[in-house]
Amino acid sequence: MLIGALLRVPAQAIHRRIINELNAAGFDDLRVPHMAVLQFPGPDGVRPGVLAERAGMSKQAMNQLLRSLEGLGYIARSDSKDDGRTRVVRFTTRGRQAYSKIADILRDIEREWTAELGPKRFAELKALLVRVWESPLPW
Amino acid sequence: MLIGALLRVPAQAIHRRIINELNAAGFDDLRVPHMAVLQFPGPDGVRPGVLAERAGMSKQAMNQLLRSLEGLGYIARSDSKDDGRTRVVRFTTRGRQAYSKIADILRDIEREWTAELGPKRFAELKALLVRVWESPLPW
DNA sequence: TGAGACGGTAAACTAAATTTACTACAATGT
DNA sequence: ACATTGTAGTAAATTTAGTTTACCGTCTCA
Repeated sequence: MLIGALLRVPAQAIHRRIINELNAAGFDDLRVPHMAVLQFPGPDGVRPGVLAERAGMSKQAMNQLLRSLEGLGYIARSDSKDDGRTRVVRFTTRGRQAYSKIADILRDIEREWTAELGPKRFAELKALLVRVWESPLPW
Repeated sequence: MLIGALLRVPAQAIHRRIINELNAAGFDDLRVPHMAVLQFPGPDGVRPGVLAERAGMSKQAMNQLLRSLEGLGYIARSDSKDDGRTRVVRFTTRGRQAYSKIADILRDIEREWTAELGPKRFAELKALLVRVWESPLPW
């Protein structure tokens, strides 16, 4: 089994579960593409262009998502003070609630994995993934 | 750092790298959506409906991808012998080459991660991910 | 042997992305 | 000071990708 599938399959499963539980928790106007915005570390205080780069999509595509999320009342785009070109994305209360719900779901998942692997092995798994994260590998 | 991002970010990076290197290696007519078909464990000998379920998409969407890949010469769809309803996807030579190239790229990535983490820790990481894979967790 | 289920396919529609093009502002250089 | 170049964001038009709806042929089993 190669590392690609080993990472992809659980990552996808987590992604779907987040969307489902978010919808079930009353945030039922959030769709799959919106997740590109809500992904860690979240859009609060960040400029649209940076969000686009993080999500690996064009600024225009990100802008459509932001407009949609703004219309749904999850975020607001405000002008920046010091630089007239830039704007900053801010969570509304509802947006913050949704983001916080995602963290809840992820903590549930972590609890389940801990129960399955045992606390020590789960900690080890996370530690290794953090090492990869912090390494200078090409990504 | 929660498990969602720790899995998602490297998985996405690997995905992009596979597409880029595949394109650079001469398979430049393969696009992002085609990857849903080429994902482990590959489509060879598998029915369209099963591939759709694996990829988490409708049978119709999968069918469009298969038609596209058939037009590009990567796969063929042949009638099944025993069941007149079913068809089976088969790699062409070119398809097998592409699939094998993906495995090459993944092995390169594994080598890099091994160099970064050390062979022991990389083996440990994979072993833990396999444990998650084989566990009865809801995914 | 006929009703219903299954597997696959296609057309039409919807959703979501990119391409192209533009505006506003900032930074730089002369 | 002002023209030039670059940056950030946005929007319209287009392309791409996916779902919904509908259908046909084949299998199963009562």
